[in-house]
Amino acid sequence: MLTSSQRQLLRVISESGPLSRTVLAASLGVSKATMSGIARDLIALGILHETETVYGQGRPSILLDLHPEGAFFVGISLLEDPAPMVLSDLNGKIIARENMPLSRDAEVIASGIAEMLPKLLAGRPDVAKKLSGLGVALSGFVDEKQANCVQSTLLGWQDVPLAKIVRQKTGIETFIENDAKALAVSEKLFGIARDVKNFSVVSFGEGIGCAHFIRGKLYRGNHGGAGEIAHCTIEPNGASCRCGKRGCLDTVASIKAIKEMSKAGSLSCTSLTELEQEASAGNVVAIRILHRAGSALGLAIAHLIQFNDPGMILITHVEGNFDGLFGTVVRQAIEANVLPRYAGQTPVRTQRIDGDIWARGAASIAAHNFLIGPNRN
Amino acid sequence: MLTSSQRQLLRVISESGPLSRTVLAASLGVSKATMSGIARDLIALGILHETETVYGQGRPSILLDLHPEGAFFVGISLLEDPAPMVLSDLNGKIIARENMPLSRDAEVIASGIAEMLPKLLAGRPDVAKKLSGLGVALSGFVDEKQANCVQSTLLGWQDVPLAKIVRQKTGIETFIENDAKALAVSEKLFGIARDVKNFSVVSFGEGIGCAHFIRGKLYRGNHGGAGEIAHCTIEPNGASCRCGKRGCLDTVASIKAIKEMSKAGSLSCTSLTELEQEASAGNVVAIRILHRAGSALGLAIAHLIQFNDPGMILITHVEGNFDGLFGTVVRQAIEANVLPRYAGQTPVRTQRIDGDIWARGAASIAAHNFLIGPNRN
DNA sequence: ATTGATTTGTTCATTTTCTGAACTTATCGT
DNA sequence: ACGATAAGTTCAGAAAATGAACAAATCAAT
Repeated sequence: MLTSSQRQLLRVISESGPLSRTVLAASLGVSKATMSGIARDLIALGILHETETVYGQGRPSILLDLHPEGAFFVGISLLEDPAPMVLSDLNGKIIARENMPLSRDAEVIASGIAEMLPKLLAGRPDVAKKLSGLGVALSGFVDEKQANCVQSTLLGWQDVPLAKIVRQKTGIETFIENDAKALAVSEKLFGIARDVKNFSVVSFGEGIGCAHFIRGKLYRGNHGGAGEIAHCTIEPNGASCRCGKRGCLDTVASIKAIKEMSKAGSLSCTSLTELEQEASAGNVVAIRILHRAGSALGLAIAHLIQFNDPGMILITHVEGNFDGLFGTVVRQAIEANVLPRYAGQTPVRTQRIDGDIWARGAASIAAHNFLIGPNRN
Repeated sequence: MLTSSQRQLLRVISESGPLSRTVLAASLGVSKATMSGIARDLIALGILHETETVYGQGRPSILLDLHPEGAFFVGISLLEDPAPMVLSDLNGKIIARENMPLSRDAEVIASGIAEMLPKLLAGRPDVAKKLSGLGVALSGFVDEKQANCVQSTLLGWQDVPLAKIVRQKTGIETFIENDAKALAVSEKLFGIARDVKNFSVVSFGEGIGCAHFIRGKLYRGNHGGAGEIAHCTIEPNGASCRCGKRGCLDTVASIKAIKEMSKAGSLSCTSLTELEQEASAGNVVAIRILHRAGSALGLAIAHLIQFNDPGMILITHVEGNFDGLFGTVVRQAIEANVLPRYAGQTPVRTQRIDGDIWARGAASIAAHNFLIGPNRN
């Protein structure tokens, strides 16, 4: 267990990259003497190490950074079958991967993970020793202790204490998290959002997910439901949604919805990329579908910006790129629906991701608990 | 200046009400010995005092609470002319009030405040000695130091360092804040939201304001614009708004908009109350206007709930009550547009407020800075 | 090359803060 | 009246942070 000043230090380095002891001391508001001690301890623990030496006037400063091999984490994504399972270092680099058959039974999943572990760690005895946590990403609601799945439609779960079950079978400290929230944490720890205090991730895929970071911390909401933009009403009196309402964003802008609309429009497209191709070839139906979906997603994101004024929006997508008609419409709809005074003030970035990224997100939940500590609301 | 443990203690008491030293020790995670010392210091400072004695098995416990007369604050609301100016104690009780003529010149405002101060404090030499801060609430954007008004349409300001100007003229530590955000802080410190960690205040009046508390702290957003729901697009391609967009919530659901719609509908109503009366008498136009406005506001609040999953929504209103057609429609629209799973899970409270409440909100900003410290993001 | 200026990082005695354990105080239940 | 129980205080000692002096490593100017 790390002390609170150690965690503070790790947090600053994780946000700002390598820093010298003197800068860190100023940044944490402690004396150089104290800083010296904290750094010594963390270096002894193998979590921190000295990297570059920076020359200037006076004695050169030695930058301290996370030691990539200071700790390792395992992450599993239960979003697809087979479930990707990765081994990640403290920099979020994936150093090994495996596939695990998915199940809807928590016990079976836990056993599967336990069986797969040796494979993942094969030939890396040093890594096994430093394995410091395991994370699981899933679609659904997770409690604030990141231990229990409160509800998951996809897995058919209700109050499943998955973390405990996995920990029993594997002996490794385990945390679970909602997929979009895990993705946000990994972008904060390892990705593009490292130095952004307030941002939201919107994951655009079969479904639409979203998660917020506020004041440098994941914000889960009062019932763990913060970020559920998929079911905000975007087309009043629109199509009915599986959630029971009508006109949810999910019924218009998810890839699932787009595919369904294509089918209903008698298009033969089976993917967004194909639909984009049809649209650029001038197919009016395809254009209309992409326009409708893009406007809806853009409007929802504009609301997000108006409501929360984040420092960045990160849109992740699984398919194609975000430069086609759909992406353009999304961007336009965002700009058109935020206060003109604010237009362009909130960077909107896009990032293509694959299945392993979800597993890395899961691993980052474990890494976060190791480095920064539990995410107390 | 208070220490961080002292502030922590004050925060807990402000959230949970009077508590015994033993409970506080557990709550702050310090030993009874440490707690004893912190309490002694704060009592000596006159900020804390012993109140009720609670009898149970063993030695009775003595509850500690904020000493109402431990510190006093002045608050001014620049939302109306004349500007209400109040003197508040540590419990948020208004113990004196005055009116001040409003101006658009910051220097004139500051001079006006300085002139009014003696009147407000007349015959209370003890209070004057314990005057610990001054707050100003205004419509517009305020920087995160709560010192400068970045922009205010109402006052015609751009980058006005109001806090500094007022401090120079009065000699009192001064903070400024956006109206809705000030209101949220006062509800957190003194009002109905004391023990709620995450909540949003929606102020329904001539305009519509909103502010979020997240993890027990005011969340200002990356540009101080968090909570700007007034300009979220609620009726795509709706009426054009003074902000430059179309169909903003402000163009449909603010009292200003409602009055304008009444006028356009040839109704003679000059207030929401009158419109409600017309509606209950069966006037179709009145009913339609209230329905449209209520649905819009309800939908926006539903979005808020979906996006941020707050523990409470507090709607404040200036006129009439919230039990008429308008309020009913708002509530229905909220319920109809949140995930059915969540419906009814987020308490929606309403509260009627008057002009002095805005001034008390302003005072609470000063109180917050005194008790809890600056609102670091 | 030498010297002085400059800045980083360490050391250590000292101060500050926090704690555990014993103790006092005040009540309840029998 | 007396033991049980729990709150709050006291105080010596532990733990954590600090200031000041110092050592180390460089640059810049001579």
